[in-house]
Amino acid sequence: MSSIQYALLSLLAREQLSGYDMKQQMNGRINFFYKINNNQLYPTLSKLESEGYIQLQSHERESYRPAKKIYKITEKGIESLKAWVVEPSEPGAWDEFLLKQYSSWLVEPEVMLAQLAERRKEHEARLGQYTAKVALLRGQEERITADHPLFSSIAVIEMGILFERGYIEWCDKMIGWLRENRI
Amino acid sequence: MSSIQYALLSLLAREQLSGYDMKQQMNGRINFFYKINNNQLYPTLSKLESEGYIQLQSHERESYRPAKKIYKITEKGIESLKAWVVEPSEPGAWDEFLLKQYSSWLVEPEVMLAQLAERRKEHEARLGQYTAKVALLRGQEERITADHPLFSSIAVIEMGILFERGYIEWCDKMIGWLRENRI
DNA sequence: ATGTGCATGTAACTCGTTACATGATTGA
DNA sequence: TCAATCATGTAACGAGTTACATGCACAT
Repeated sequence: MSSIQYALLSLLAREQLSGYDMKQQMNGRINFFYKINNNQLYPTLSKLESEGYIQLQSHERESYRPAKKIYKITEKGIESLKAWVVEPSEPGAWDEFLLKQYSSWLVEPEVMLAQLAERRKEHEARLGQYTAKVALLRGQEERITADHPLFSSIAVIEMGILFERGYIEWCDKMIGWLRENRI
Repeated sequence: MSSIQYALLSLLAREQLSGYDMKQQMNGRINFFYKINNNQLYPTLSKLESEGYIQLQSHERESYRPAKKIYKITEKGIESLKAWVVEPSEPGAWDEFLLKQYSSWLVEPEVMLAQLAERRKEHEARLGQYTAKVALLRGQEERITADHPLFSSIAVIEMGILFERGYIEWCDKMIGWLRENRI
């Protein structure tokens, strides 16, 4: 199963929406980070409905337009979303991780805390690897100018380092918020 | 054109390699961040060769194994890589951006500096939007507990904020390195 | 007249993934 | 003996993108 279905469920877990509404929310940045197109959207909605994860709530026909089909998440839908949120996504699957966080309010805080601790450890490890790698590369030449391949190699890893630091910082913040039960 | 071809060119711009070597470098994390599989690799190499971006350097047959085909980048290949590096990638195309940075050593520092200044501005703007969005969401409820959808909405955007800050910090570092012509 | 928004959906395509195939060598 | 490594490559599938189709309302 790909993430798109869960992206849709994560929206419906918050409010009832039509396919069109979901697309608006997703493609209008800031609100959401996952993009979707019609060809994934409508077949996926049909599939989710036929499998009982969502159900048609109303069918508002406004004279001229195609009837607006408002969907609602089912109990089964919520359960499958919760199960997906807690199963670990593999390293590098950034979008998927964010998407899971977006539905983390459905999951018990203790479970999320355990997850976060593990994630934090992983990223701490990666940070260590990157730092070591940079040290290694820097040691190869005494002066590395901008036209040298090593310049770019190091620059890219330095980005990775900043990225990992941000990730770890976020884990710490999140752990604090969960402990205090407020954000 | 997809990024894979450029990923291969970016490796060959540094050293001569066989398809197998490229795959090793790419899939062995830390060294590289882009993954590739055989079905993309070998046809892409053939295509790059037939179009004159790379050329076969040697064909070492080690008795029993299939002959190891070592490729070399051509002048045309380097030129197309350089052109690709300086054309702006769209926001959110994170992998592509990193990949371009990986070949930035081929490009004149002044051009890179101009690029970086623009990128920095974009991310500064995004940071502002996220900050505003968080303030807006926080204002909606006086106390937001961990089981409330807003908890997750805010947490996700807070991640975006840390991410953008990291990006801006990296731009500043990079600008400094380019100005001093050393890293 | 022309374009944009609402609201559904389909067709055709490209991109990427998983799995398979060959075949000798080396290490457990 | 069984799996892993080296080194090339293909087949079949699934995911994702771009473009199209309908059709009325409303603003420029």
